Amino acid sequence: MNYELLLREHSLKATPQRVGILSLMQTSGHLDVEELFTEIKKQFSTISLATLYKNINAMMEKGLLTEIKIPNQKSKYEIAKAPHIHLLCQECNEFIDLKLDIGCLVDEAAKESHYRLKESSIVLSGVCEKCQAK
Amino acid sequence: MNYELLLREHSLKATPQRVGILSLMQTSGHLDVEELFTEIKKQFSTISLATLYKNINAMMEKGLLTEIKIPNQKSKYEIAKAPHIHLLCQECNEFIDLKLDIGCLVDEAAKESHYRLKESSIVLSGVCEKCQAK
DNA sequence: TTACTAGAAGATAATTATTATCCTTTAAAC
DNA sequence: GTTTAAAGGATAATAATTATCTTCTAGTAA
Repeated sequence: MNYELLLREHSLKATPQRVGILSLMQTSGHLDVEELFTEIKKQFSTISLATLYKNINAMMEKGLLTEIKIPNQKSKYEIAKAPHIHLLCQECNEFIDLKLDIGCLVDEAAKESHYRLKESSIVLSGVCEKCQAK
Repeated sequence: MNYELLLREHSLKATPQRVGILSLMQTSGHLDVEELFTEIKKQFSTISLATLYKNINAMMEKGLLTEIKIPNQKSKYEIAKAPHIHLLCQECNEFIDLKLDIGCLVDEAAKESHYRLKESSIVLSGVCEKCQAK
């Protein structure tokens, strides 16, 4: 993935810090601010927390990153992608994406409410397979 | 609704402040901390913000209140009730409950992931009927 | 390539949100 | 009524986020 290009396409300067943040998000999937700061400091030891916040916000405004708000957890961030849902294991805190067609749910909700629906934020919580085995 | 009884049943002392918070939540539906503080001060002019926070947390621990985390908004609270989904109008900020059977979504997710699912947090955002008409 | 400029980085202060502490008061049980 | 654990209120402390300001650099165009 060419993050320099991606950033420029979204009218953001392609700084090394931003590229680092994006590639971290790509490999790690879901990180909160603190985790992201810990990781990014390994590449840019002098990076400021303010820079991290500013970049997260800038990239969210441009639609490159998405914030995921999770019950009883800190917000996590992910690279924006096609709509999907999230699963959280309440025991080991595993947090995964699940591609699932939510069209029927959204249609039903739109029909009942007469809302024109555009975005969805779905987090289901429970116990993952491994933790069930314990 | 007898909030004194409800509180005692959940091993919480039935203080006037708590009863006030619950009845406010009942009438208003969804409030954030700031809104709740503004409202509750009309009944208890000297109530401390710390008291409000402590009570919200105590009532959440006992399962009387639920926190709803919403993209791009402050968390709101509601009286705990049967699972349902939330709709947010991105224009007028209307925020409503919708009773909708999500069993099939949850079943599907459980089947795909092998999670044993227990909780759901679903917020759909878009434009309400009134704002569409504008 | 060099020079220019808007925007970004980094350091830090300021603000906001939330929690902890401590002392006083009160709900609930006897 | 008395007793006591728990709650209220005031405030301090902490955590999370944003604002400010100066220096630096990516991107642009001569």
